[in-house]
Amino acid sequence: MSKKAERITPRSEDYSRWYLDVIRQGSLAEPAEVVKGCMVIKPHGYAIWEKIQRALDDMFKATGHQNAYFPMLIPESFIKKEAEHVEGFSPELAVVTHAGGKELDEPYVVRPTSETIIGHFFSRWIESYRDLPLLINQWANVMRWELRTRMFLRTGEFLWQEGHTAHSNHEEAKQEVIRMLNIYAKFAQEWMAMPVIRGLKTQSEKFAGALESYCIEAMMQDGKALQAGTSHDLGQNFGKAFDVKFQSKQGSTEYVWQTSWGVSTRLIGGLIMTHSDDNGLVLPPKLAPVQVALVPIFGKGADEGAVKEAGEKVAAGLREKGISVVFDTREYKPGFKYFEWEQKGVPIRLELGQRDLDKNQVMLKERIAQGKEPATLDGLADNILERLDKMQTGLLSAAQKRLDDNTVEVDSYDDFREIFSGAESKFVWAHWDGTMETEAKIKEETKATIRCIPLEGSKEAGRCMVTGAPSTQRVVFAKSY
RNA sequence: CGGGGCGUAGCGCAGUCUGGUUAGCGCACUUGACUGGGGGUCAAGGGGCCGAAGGUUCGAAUCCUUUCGCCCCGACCA
Repeated sequence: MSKKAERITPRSEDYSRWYLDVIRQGSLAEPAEVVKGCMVIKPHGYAIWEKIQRALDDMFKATGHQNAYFPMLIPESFIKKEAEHVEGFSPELAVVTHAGGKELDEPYVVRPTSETIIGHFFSRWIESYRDLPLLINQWANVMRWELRTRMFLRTGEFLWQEGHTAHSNHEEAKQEVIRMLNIYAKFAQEWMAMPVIRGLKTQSEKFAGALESYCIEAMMQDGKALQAGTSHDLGQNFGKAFDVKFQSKQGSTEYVWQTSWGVSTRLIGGLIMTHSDDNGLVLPPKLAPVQVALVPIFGKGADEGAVKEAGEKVAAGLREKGISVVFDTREYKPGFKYFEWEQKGVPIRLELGQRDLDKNQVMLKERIAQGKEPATLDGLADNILERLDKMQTGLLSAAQKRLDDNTVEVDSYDDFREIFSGAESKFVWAHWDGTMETEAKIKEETKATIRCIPLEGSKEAGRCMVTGAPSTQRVVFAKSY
């Protein structure tokens, strides 16, 4: 029995345990313990977040958004200004009541999201239609005192990006909502290799204070859904609550139309649960902080200096082509390093020893391939770039296949209940009558929720599987995280 | 808040039921030698307020009371 078998729990037995093991062994994060419900993101985990940040930030900038920063503490009265918002967030607020050695006149809440304080400043920044649209993004931490937390998926404090925009008319705001939703979907597919369903949240699942919330939903390896990103049409709700007005071309005074949209460190959880296997983390090359781990082999008959020198040269050659390489010269045995890099999800491992030097080659092992093979040093970088590219698309198609294989259309509620009777989950496309009562009944009886009213797929009409009332299109049900 | 686990070395745990040498094991760590192509071997070391506070006792990791915290499963949510 190998050590790895002792350490990693097969996902079939206990998915949750497997997930935590991958995080721990991949050295991504650990529970903060001393801070309830929070986690410490370790360097390797944070490096993945930085890759995500950079990619998204480029996309935001390319669509005309600017980064800004707003305070972490929000006057309690701000939160109370929008009725639905306060109702939705009150239960999970952390509140600062004392500072400077005395009780504060008005408590501050630690931001759970920044619509309110940004609304306050928008009202000062916006005066004319010429100031619109105002397209702002903030990279920040937020805090929500959740009842139950899970590493990366739901932590007391988490890192995210929240976009906040103001527009002169509803139509333009709606376009922004969909534009950003599409950017999220594109990022999920092209960078994370994680296919998603875009859709509209039901009224009971929407953001507190929004008119409508859109989302991208991804399927994890156990068939459960993960809400991976959201984009909200806030209408004039916050505009009215914070008096964000502008003078139109015609001279009238109007409230702005706002949007907000965000993705969080939850994406890392999604990444883990989408691709990883029983050997640990698997990262899509585009988001892997280390794309190539080069392991030198020093042994009997090896000229250590020559191997080191050759290794440096190989690493430099790859870096020149934009490949991120770690030349791992630490004083550990090669086998130890192999396992470590594998658990950290490094896409490609190279081994370089005297034998290889003699043959002008390295040994190459892909993270998800079986064996290893020799690769000549001539044109190595191009070889690797091609492989990384292939791995990226390979991961996406594997995830897409899993999504397709676990997606079904269902017309009878009996069949529906059967699917969700055990611990398993699938994406079930079924007709629903559009009422909150039916939605609640289904959730109560099966634990499955409406993930979204999908934008994709056919829009054929039908009859609700529960009540038989008419339905204009199928909606997506699943158990979720 | 309900249900279930658990706090003993950096990590993972045994010991607790049935109190009794100097509190133990694996991994990790340090030093040295041999090693080195899939988690090395041998030898020698370092590291503990047994979660906290009270109590019972000649004697407490162990029994009693109180308390703090963590993890997992539900209800709430990105």
